[in-house]
Amino acid sequence: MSANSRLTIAAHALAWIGLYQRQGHEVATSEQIATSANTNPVVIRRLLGELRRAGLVESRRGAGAGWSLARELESMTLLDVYEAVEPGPLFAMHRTTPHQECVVGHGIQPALQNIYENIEETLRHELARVTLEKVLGDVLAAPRRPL
Amino acid sequence: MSANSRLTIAAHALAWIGLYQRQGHEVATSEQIATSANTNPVVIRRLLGELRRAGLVESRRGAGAGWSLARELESMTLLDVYEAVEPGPLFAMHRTTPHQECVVGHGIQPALQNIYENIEETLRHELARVTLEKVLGDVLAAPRRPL
DNA sequence: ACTGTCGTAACTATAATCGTTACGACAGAT
DNA sequence: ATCTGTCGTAACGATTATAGTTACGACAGT
Repeated sequence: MSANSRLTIAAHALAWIGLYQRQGHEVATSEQIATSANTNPVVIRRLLGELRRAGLVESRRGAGAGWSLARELESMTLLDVYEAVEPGPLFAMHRTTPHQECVVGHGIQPALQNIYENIEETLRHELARVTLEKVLGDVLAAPRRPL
Repeated sequence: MSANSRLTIAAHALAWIGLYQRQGHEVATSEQIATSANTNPVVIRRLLGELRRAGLVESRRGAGAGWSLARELESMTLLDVYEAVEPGPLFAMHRTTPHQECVVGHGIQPALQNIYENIEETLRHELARVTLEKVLGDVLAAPRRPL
């Protein structure tokens, strides 16, 4: 699949900010998060920008600038993140219009559209069941390497 | 999303072959299917090749060559097709390993892996509920254009 | 004014998918 | 035995999405 890691990186960033704030800090910088995720700060800023538009995080500019959560991790789900960072539908239709004079070419798109919508709805439901609070909890529950 | 249309085209091809066989024909050619799907015959042959490896269709070579169903449409589900034509996981991990000295960087992958597996399992379950027989039925049920 | 960070544009790199051309392999028909 | 139509598959280019990188102005607190 066109496996993209946008959801993964976005969840990583949110968990990082959440934990950092619990440790008493006000804001997290894109550079700190990028170091943890092993990527470029601009990639983080771009993704967090989309999360900001969705109302999940806030940003502060100027000196002492950075990112903070706009809501509790409890109230955020993977569905919120998914909708914020994944634009298109899960499955695409034909890139070109099928042959409308053919019975199958004519009926295939409405048929699949309907089926795909139901499947996506189930996917959304599953994503909505996972809060970012749970993600952070699972992260912290991961076994630590032995010394 | 990296919306790809492989599942759509594969379902289109199977529905087309199924209907064609019900009309009394032995085999369907990649060119006929490509005309209906408005794409290139090689694209169809490539996809059907993957469906053949999955045991969903058979191909005949030589004169009078073409494709036929290996099983009834009743016994095929979108999950069979999905597994045949979609290689990777639904959501990808980081492209580079996150910073293991960071608590979040260390725990994020096992946490998400587990969560993603559950979600994919639900998706598979939904895909398995839709037979290709139902797809063809929905296709034929699509409203015809008025004359 | 100085500083650190955001916000964003611009460009390149990488990869997946798709479209296209080409050609050998195959098997039935003549 | 040759002819014919189609598969099987390699090779290449086009398109698109994502990611990485550089650069620089905007901003706000010190």
